[in-house]
Amino acid sequence: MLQPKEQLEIIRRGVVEILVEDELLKKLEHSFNTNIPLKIKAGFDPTAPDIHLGHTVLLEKMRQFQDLGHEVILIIGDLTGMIGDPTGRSEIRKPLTRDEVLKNAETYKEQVFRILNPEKTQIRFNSEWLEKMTPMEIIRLQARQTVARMLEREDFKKRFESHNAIGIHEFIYPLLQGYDSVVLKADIEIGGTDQKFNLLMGRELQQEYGQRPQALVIMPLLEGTDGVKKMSKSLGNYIGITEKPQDMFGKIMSVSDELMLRYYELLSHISLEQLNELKKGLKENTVHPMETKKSLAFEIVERYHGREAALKAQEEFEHIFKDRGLPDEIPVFKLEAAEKELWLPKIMKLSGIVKSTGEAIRLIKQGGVSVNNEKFEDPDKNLPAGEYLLKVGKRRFIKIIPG
RNA sequence: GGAGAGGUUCCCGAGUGGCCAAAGGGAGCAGACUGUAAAUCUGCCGGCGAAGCCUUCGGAGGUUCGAAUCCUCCCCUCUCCA
Repeated sequence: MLQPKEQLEIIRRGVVEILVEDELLKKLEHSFNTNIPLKIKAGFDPTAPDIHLGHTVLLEKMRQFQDLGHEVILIIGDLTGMIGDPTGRSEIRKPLTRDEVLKNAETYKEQVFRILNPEKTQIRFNSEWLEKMTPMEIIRLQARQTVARMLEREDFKKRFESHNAIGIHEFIYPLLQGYDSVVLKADIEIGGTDQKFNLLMGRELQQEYGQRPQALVIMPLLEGTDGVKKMSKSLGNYIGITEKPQDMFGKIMSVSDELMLRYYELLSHISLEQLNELKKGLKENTVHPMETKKSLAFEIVERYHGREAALKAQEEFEHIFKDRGLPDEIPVFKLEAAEKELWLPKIMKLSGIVKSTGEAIRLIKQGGVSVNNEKFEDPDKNLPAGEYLLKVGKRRFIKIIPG
């Protein structure tokens, strides 16, 4: 086991904030002296079992803890998930069935263990203890915090001031999440900056219940592919770790140069020194941004799909964008009705490559559609029945064959 | 319980009887530019084989030749008072 101070160095990398660092060091020292691993807690929402690169920022940090000899407890917030971390939508979500929860959990495991070490990971559902709480216990828990304290939370404060609805149950969310820490006697909780309030609640509640408060390791939120908003599935700016290698590669390549550096910082395994060199090289124009981005895309695709797939993805990317070629696999659409004339917008809609004929017409008029590598510009012109290769925009391809 | 404000297209937000498929912004998509991009510029941005028709402005009815706009009831949110 590494010396506590060396451990701290590793832990510090990439974090936004550690609360409270002295306490964390003490915990590390205690663990070092007694040979008892620390319990690292992190929570995940049960409704979105598709892990994307944003989640992996946390997971990679957890992995570091595991490598340092500590133990990770992954909480699947199946009960808190019914509330939903307050973000303005104030409905109570439908409870997931037992089966759904278990199914999601399986998916989680499968994905999470691409990063975490299964032997040092516990997966727990918080319904396990939260469901057993009696009304009285819940009331007592609530009595430990005040409305004023709750309104300190950024999200609540904003909504309160701008006269938007705040459901009372939303106040319960941070309390329950904090209570998880009490039940588990967590030593450390890892979370994103958006979780700071909730994580602090865990500290406060642990103290209330006479425990040593957890230290907090707060990680930055990874920006999504748009470079502004945090990566999330609902915003559609995410890169999922189970996405096809080609898609993953393409998405990473389409990120801005600025964001690329951010991704390097938070996702790449290259050392800090290497990273600084990269930055310097980019500034002095001795390093090509596109090549740098390719390396990043390669590293990440390789991590989740292996070296071979990464090589292939890169090849295909270069082929499509540099040589303006075609991908290896083009989806095929079989036409059901064997008509003599084909109206392209209709076909495009039927094949699902666009949502409506209106959209297709628009794209054609704008010069965004090509048939057999030739620009197709008249939406009213029909094609004789036959086999065609359609290209829509830069990266959408489909092959039409008569059925 | 009382008084008032408000719910508009993916999001924010204008619109108070026809000129409204609804300003403006954002997101998105396409084109140009490039180093894959980003930024910028341009165009598009409910659906329909379409100069016409159909479905949209919290919900249900009604007034009117005509309703996002007026009336009635209902649902939801916010503010103040109790």
